[in-house]
Amino acid sequence: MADAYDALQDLAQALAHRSRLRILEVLARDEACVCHLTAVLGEAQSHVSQHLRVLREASLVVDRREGVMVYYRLADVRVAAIVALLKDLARQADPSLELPPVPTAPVAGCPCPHCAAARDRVGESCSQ
Amino acid sequence: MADAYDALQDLAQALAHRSRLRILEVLARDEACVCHLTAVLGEAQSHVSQHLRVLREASLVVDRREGVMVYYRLADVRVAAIVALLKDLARQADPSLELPPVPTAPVAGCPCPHCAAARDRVGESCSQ
DNA sequence: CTGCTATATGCGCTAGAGCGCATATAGAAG
DNA sequence: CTTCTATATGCGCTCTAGCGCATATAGCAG
Repeated sequence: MADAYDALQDLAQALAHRSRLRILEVLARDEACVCHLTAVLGEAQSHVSQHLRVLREASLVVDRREGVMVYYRLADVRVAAIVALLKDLARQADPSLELPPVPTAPVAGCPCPHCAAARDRVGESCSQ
Repeated sequence: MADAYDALQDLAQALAHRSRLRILEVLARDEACVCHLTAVLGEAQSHVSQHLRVLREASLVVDRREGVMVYYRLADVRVAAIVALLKDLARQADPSLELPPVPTAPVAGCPCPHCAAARDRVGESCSQ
């Protein structure tokens, strides 16, 4: 029963959640730490961690520890390709849907270096 | 709440089922009728119909009626591309997984013209 | 050591997806 | 009309994924 189609299904199921799709979209631009993703999604930290676990166990993302913070990035460029294709299809089905607003940076309340640096550049004006 | 990410999620969720992935894999080769898909998957006809409804409502496949039979095909080449990328990722995660056995044709017990023609060619020796 | 922060995990609850099974519709044929 | 076949739909049951919330772990600072 645990054949190759189960592996396929596991991959697809890992993709099949709004928050995880958003996470992958953010990671498609650049790696990010959990606190950054939490701030971008505006969800509970435990949920973000849970979603990241699902993505990690599906080998869609990989993590890298740096001090206290854990940075996640896509495990493969094909993951970004899949998300991009899905966005294509969604946009084609309903062109009125505006997708791209992926906050590049910074995010309010995120203490990670990425955001701090971005905040300095923009001068404390945080998106969201 | 019903923003663009919900559309993305709907697409991904439609993909996130073993049987639906197999259906898409079969349709990536050529269009097929419900009876053909039912025979290939070896599942209850009502389930196949149900899965096709999910795929249809997600605009991943389109149907075409021809007499009593209904033929389904992929709505877009990108659907096949997504499935192919997923297969790539799965194979990379575990190279021992053998994926491709998509029965080209014929399938025992399927009365559709495709299978009948294929059966004639091979001489009644049905796969499965 | 203590405390503080970033991240991960455990657990009960609930909504939804699939399944099994029965039944309905649609088209062809007699 | 009736009948047969291909496909679709309805319904109850169950099982799992996410959620909300509490708590545990890990690394740094003092």
